[in-house]
Amino acid sequence: MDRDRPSASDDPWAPFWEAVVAGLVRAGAATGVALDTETVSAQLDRDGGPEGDASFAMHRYAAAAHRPPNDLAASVAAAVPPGGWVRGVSAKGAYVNFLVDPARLVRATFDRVFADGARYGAGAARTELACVEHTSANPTGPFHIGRVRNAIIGDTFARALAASGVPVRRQYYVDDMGRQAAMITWIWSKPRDTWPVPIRDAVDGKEVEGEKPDAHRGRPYPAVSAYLKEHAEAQAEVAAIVRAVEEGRAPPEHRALTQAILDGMLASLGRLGVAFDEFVWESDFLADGSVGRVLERLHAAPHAVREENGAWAIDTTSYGLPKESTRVVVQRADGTSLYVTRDIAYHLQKFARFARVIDVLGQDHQLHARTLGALLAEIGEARRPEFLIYQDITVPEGGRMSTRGGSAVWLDHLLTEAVERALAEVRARREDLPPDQLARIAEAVATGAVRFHIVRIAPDKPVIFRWEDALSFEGRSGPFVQYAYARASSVLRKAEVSPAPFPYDAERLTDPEELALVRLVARFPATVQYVARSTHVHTLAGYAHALADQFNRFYHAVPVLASGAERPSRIALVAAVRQTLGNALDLLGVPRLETM
RNA sequence: GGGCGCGUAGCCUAGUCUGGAUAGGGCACCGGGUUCCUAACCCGGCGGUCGAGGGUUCAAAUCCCUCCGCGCCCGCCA
Repeated sequence: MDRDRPSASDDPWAPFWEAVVAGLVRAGAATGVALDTETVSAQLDRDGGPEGDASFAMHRYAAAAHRPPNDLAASVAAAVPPGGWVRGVSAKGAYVNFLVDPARLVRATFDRVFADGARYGAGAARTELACVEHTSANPTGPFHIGRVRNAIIGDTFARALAASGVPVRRQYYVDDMGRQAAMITWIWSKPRDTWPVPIRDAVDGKEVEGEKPDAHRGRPYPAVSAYLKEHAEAQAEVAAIVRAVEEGRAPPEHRALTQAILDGMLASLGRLGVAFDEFVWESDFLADGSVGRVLERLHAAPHAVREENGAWAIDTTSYGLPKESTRVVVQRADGTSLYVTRDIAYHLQKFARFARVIDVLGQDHQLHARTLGALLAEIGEARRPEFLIYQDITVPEGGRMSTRGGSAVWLDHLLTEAVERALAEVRARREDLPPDQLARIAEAVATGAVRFHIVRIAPDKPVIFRWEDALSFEGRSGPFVQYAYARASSVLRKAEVSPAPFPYDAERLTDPEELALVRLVARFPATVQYVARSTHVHTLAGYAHALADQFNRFYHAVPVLASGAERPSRIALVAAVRQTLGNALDLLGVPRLETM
């Protein structure tokens, strides 16, 4: 457990925790209570509260000691002499509370922050590569915000994992093998004047000059989908394209069309700071023969069954999958492969390259994830991917976003609205700024608000999309954090001091608001490590808000530039907060703003 | 029907893994704050049977059981 926390050199709090644990163990020996380092370390409450920075509950030791817990707490507290990192020890009820020595924490924190700068919070660099695959939306049209939750959670997690010290590759799995992609190729490979009338009607007059390729190429999709339901001959043409892709003789325009739509989608994600290191095309696993090799291993698997019509399936009864889905078909009667089969090939490739493999998936893929695990076991593969599962974004009327049902909220639309509102806000506040700077700030506020709004909720929780919530720039929001950062930046500009390291006198920082701020700044490295190992990316948003919130309180309560002997130390504090806030914003993918 | 997830004030949410001291925030609402470093802010107030019931425990939002409500999945689709 302790190894999950940053080492002493990274975590400013570490020497305090060690001192408290050691103190408790010694006090246990002196008072006849069996306290060993491991259990004390596990049971110590490090969250901090009104009574101290650490607390230890004595109830569970009362019975063995034949003494009331409050008594026990009092004698244990009395047996821990304050000193060094431990400024004070007290008993309250059945709890032993410990206070940190503020000056030591200030020095440990500031020295770390100023030495590490943009790397403050980052863990020791490791060598084992990790792969985070996320988004991987079908390249058939623009993103709606349901899909964007995957991108934001995945990208934030990848950033946090990288900061924790693990080198990360971010992958997008491009599905160019489905019916959906084939439908796009089918319609666009025809001359426009030969399009079926219902499809042409659905598109005509709706296209705008210079529109993004995902919107342009994806526009006929719903109409095509509807048309195919009633036209068998068209269906056959689409099926022929699917088969051609499977057999490695895809129409020449197929990949180019898919790529064009993907480029449009990625441009929107780029505005949110989401980017990828690698794109993996599904059809490549057929072309390079790896799907064929997977099929050979599946045919020889312990629970392989050959259907009467020639299809191959795996009986997964023994893997504890839900009833009625115990027979997984891995190869069709006509010999072609299925999504899950290709996914095995993809994961074998990942295992060959990466020490850790993390897949970010919507809850609708939960069963697929378990099936994949069972099939990997069937072919004798010991490794498994880790899954970061998130719940869907739904609409207030109920249900998931649907393109055809008209309930989808498009990312590009949301961003347009957000920028418009942000521009109005910033214009009202900053008449002094030139238009291009206003626009730049509005873009940062808008994208920051959208990203924060989605990442702030635990991935496990379903989210109901509401415009007024998504476009809020107040309270627990991205702009709130950006604003605190801009404020800190402004103070430092006016202080006209040279860059880090900033001179300070730890003894000069005594105000409760100042010390609360220091405590939070010191908490950042542990927070980064926690997010990297738990995948709870929303914790990062909570941390950033808490730090910004405390900075605002400090800002209102304590003068910085107009102070006397404390001035240099307070400037150093502001600089430390600005650095930490900035690093947290970077991990969240929320743009930093020096002014707003 | 089975599997997975969720249920915390009018609304949104943290805390649940690893049980611990008056359950933290935000929005909305009410009352204050700008001769002073950015008011996208701050201070105060209002608001909670932590879905229901039972169990374990010195102690339960947290662990166990039963039930209720909501969402998703259960294709030779992806």
